[in-house]
Amino acid sequence: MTTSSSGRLTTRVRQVLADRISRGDLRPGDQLPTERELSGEFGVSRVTVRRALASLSRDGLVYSVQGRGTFVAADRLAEPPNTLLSFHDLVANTYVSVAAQPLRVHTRPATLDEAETFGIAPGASLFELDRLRTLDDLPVAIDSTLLPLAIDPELPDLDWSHESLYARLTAAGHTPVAADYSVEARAADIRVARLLGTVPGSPVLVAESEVSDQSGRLIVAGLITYRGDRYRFRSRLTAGSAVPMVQPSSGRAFRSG
Amino acid sequence: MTTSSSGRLTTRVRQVLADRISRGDLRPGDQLPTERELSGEFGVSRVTVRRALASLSRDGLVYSVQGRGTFVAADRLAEPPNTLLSFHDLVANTYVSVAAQPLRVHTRPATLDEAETFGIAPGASLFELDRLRTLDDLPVAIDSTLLPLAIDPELPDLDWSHESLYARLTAAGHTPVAADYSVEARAADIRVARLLGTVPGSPVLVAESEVSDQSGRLIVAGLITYRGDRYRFRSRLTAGSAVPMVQPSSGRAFRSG
DNA sequence: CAGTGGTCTAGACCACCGC
DNA sequence: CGGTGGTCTAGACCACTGG
Repeated sequence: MTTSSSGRLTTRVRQVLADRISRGDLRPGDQLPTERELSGEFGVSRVTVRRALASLSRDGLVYSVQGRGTFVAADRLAEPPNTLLSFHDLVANTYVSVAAQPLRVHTRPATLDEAETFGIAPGASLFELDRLRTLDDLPVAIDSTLLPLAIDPELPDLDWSHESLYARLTAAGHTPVAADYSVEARAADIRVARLLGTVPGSPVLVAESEVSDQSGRLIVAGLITYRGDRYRFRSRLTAGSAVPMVQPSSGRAFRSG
Repeated sequence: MTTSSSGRLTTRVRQVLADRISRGDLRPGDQLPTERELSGEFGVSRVTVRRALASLSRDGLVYSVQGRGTFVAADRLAEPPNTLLSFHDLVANTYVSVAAQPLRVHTRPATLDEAETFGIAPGASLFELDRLRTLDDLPVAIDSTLLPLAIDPELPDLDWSHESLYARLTAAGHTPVAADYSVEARAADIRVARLLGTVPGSPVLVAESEVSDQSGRLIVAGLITYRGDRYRFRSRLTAGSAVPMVQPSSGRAFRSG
């Protein structure tokens, strides 16, 4: 996996420093002890200290300047980065009631394009799931999801008003680790307007996602249509880490409806 | 030791491996040589090899499994990650003509909220820049930007039909490194519709951004209104890297118009 | 069991900063 | 100049995988 943070000593050093920052012992702009000092204080090697600092730097809590030192960043950078969350996790702590009303739950054979996209045989079974998402009983989004049935053959038999797709995927050994997301503004058509409780022509946010597991395999394609006045998409962009690879990237958009 | 001018060793190793992948010597699913083999092949320590592999892993070109080995990821994960680009850079290679028509270029004192947001004194000068963005002479977006004049006092004197704001910021020692982005769907009002050449009520994508430099200081706040049918926002989400910090994050939205 | 990646150490030299 | 972070080394042990 990535270098993120596992490993006891590095994690511990990171934790202690993060605590000092969040408790205010270290304030934005303050200089941290030098790497060699921290090395002595924690009784670990300098390499370990550097791993902890690198982790904090990636998350924007600190930044280093060669020849000067390491400093606490302004808290603006300390907000959570881009995170891939299920719809449920995204809103679970914010709203009183999160519910899903299944609109369509069925299985059908994959088209040629879909087979190529998912890396499965043409005609292999795809599971298709459409749900109406509500928060506090207000309709917020229409969630349409498509994935190979082989990933978890029991999917069609579950109660989709309560089941979490991401939890099922993880349990099946396919942990969602990355998603390519695109959003655009459209006008609601009659069906969408009726489901979302608004009028045709009103603005909706259409988000298309392609979710991959750790091996890079595409496991879920989704199309979510949000009521424009009830959802806002947030993201954190970072300056490119100088990736000198040029990739054709084979643009494919197999679900434009 | 090192043959001819050595770039960093880690970079060199990364580069060679990335080349093998992009040239097809190593294909998705293939196992890379072990870290110890690579260490010998390149004549560098295993730690250095691991840094190179970690870098490739962060960019999604490879992934490692403890006890098994390191493998080339499916190319889906090899697409460019979330990147912070100026509008100009974003589209420069795609369209024939990229142009900006200044709508408003002026300086005004900061309100109390704005002063707090930017970390400047109330009443300090803010530079405000509104531009109409066109691609191949078609209006695509209205770009409204706000930043402290102190960052570059020459800003008001420049020719904003050709000048690049990001380039100026970088030259002034404030490199944009991260941005918090939010997008939502709205209906165009009369002014927006007229500028974008559409009708009132048609869907537009409104993107709010807050850009920070390396020290975490907020340097630019932007509000871009795109024609819904001429823009799509793309992002790449990744599974949370376990950031155990909880931050109040003082939600402030000082420009909701 | 042997082989893999994951973590860690103690020490070295380099590049850069500010005095 | 002395002190900082940036890079690198050679070797060690651990945790996990697979036959």
